Amino acid sequence: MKSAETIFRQYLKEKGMLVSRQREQVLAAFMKTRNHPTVGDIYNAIRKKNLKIGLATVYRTMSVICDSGLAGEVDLADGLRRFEYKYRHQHHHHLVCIKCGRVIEVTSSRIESLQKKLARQHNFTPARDTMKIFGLCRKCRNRQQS
Amino acid sequence: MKSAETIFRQYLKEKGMLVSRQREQVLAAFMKTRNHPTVGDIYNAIRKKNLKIGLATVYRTMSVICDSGLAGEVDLADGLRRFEYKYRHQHHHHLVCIKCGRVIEVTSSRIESLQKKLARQHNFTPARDTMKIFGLCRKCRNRQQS
DNA sequence: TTTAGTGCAAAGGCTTTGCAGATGT
DNA sequence: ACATCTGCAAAGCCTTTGCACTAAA
Repeated sequence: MKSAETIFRQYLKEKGMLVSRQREQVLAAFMKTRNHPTVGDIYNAIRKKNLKIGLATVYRTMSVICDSGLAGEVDLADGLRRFEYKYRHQHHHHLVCIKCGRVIEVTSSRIESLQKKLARQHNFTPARDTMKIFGLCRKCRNRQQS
Repeated sequence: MKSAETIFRQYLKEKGMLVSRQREQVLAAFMKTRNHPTVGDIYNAIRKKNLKIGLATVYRTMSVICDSGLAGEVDLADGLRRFEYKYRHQHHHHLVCIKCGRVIEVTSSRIESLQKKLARQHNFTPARDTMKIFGLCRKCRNRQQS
């Protein structure tokens, strides 16, 4: 199976876009990041390695990576542009800890089918959906009790 | 049953806050607005009536109305602060048309209970949740076919 | 009167854009 | 070589804040 890097290069070629050092670094940094990085997270990760890059480039490149299908935007209700890995990654929902920010990914085919049913009942053609539960993760709940 | 206006006035009194012309106008405008207005929507609605108000006041007042429990913030994934009526209004989810912006509110107790179950399975204590399905409403789907 | 609220404009925070210089092919 | 990309700084947007003035109670 093709690596994300290969897919990305192919995508760039197809679109007549160049494979630049920066684009490869942004993809690499994004793939190494746990959870749901912001543009700033990725920018800082690259900078920490003393690699020179501009913030605008990271913004632009993340858009390209999203267009390529390797990443998708996630909204964690903090007003920041966040991303998640999408390649070979099944559709899922998020449990977001409002204390520590930890995000747990969950899947539920039963919820999926109920969503489809709801849409059908309202003559609505679904394209994408998002479900998030905000609350406290186990660690933060325990910490709060003590 | 108490009107929202009464609730709001009581809330202000309780908190030692004043009942100003602006606060009453913002509440009135918010309650008259269909769907999920932004601060700008409410500001414009008031301005159209030739009532003088500052944008900052609308921002501040909507925060107060949210604190009072009469309104809640909704995130429709467009980066704007949007609100919805919460008083005597049951928990629901949204079908958002990506063409015309129309929002259909739906409820599903089955989804609610699946959400609770998911949280329990992950040792997560839920506080609030949101589910949105983005797609095309009936009108926009038909319009697109023609 | 006295304390809280308002309006304006300035400041903030994140994101996008314009453009000259740098770079991939 | 030549078109695309990058970096910087400026501009854009929405939202929040500081402060002198105004208005509730």
